[in-house]
Amino acid sequence: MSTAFQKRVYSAQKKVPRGSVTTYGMIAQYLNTNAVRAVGTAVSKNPDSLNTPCHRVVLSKGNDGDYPAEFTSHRKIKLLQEEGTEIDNVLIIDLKRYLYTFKQ
DNA sequence: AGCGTGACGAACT
DNA sequence: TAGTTCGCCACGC
Repeated sequence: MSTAFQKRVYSAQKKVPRGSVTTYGMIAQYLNTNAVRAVGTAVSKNPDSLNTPCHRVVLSKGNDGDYPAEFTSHRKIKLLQEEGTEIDNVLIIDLKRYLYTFKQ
């Protein structure tokens, strides 16, 4: 089982609607913390890849981040494209256009 | 209990 | 413009 912090991160991810993406920074902001690293750590340890749409979490620059090659990073990109997110190979065309901001 | 690591981010050189 | 450094916090050893 995961820790309370992890659950918060997963909860944030689940709020991201299909066709939109969020960044580690946004999640950190939602959790009211400056530790985006802790968020990244939490996401990386997600127990449910299906329940936690980690493919909708990208870097602040809009690229896919250090997604393990085992999962074939381009697959993540393709998945996002199917959800309606316009991506240029590894770069999101207009991050602001698809970025989801959490309600505070 | 303390130290190092990490799917990041922003600032600096 | 690109590469490097520091800071942030949670987690494993």
